[in-house]
Amino acid sequence: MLNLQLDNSGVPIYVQIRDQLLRAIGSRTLRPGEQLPTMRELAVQLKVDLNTVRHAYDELEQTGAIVIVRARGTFVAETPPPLDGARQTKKIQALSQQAIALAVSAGLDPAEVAHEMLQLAKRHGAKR
Amino acid sequence: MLNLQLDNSGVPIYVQIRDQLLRAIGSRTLRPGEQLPTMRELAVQLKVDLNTVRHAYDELEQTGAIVIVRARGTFVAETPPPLDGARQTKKIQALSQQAIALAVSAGLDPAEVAHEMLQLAKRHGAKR
DNA sequence: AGGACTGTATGCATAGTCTCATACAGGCGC
DNA sequence: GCGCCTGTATGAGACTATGCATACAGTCCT
Repeated sequence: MLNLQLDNSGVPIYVQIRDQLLRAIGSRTLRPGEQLPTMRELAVQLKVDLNTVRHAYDELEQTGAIVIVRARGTFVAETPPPLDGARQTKKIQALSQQAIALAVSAGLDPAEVAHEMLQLAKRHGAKR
Repeated sequence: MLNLQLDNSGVPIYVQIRDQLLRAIGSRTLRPGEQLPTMRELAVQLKVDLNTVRHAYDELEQTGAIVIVRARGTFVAETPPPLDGARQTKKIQALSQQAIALAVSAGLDPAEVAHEMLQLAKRHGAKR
């Protein structure tokens, strides 16, 4: 079951949903033809309004990433637009720098934070 | 001269400014004590309202990343003094979890982000 | 003192986001 | 047909983001 995460970073909810689904599709966690969660399902799961989810799905359809079929559901498009790996590494670097800035401004050693993250990440991964 | 880039991805402008500055600080493109562009400067450069830049700067100050001095300018915060043991580990854990949440919500592998952080952290140490 | 620069603060208008509530409409299986 | 699932649609209300204009206030330099 697709596990999306929302935060209150100031980024609109529908943008977070849209971008996370895009990545799930790009990384083939969601495969072409596969059915996405129902708008209502996702709305309930994320404790968010149905229209907000719809907004995200609408934009995904406009870019051709998914296909929305009335009364049947939504599905990953057969030929989804590619998401390149270069962008992925860029994101990783960007997020790392952001985390380091947070650590430094909190008076912490970034390396220690990174180590702690690795520990937590292991447990995180072990659950699957 | 700091070169920020805005897009119309749906992410609020002030969030884009805030996060890009945070990354510039994290990557030491902006160094502790260094002056940031004037709010007006940045507003003109980005063709954006003064209040929008202010919004970004305000949030950066609240998190302690920068210091705003009335009538003088804004500066990257000096690294605050490290805290004592117990409190520090707690902070580290909290920040780690936050960073992991950010990574996951960005569709990234937390372990990869942690590794990247270690690399960057090494370079930081080398500069001192 | 005066000018030029800084951040701080308003008010107004417009557009976007989000929630809540309530419906309508099409497909599928019994 | 009927019920249940799907997406589609609308309107009200609250809140936020943004731009534009205009000011105020503190600091620094000459």
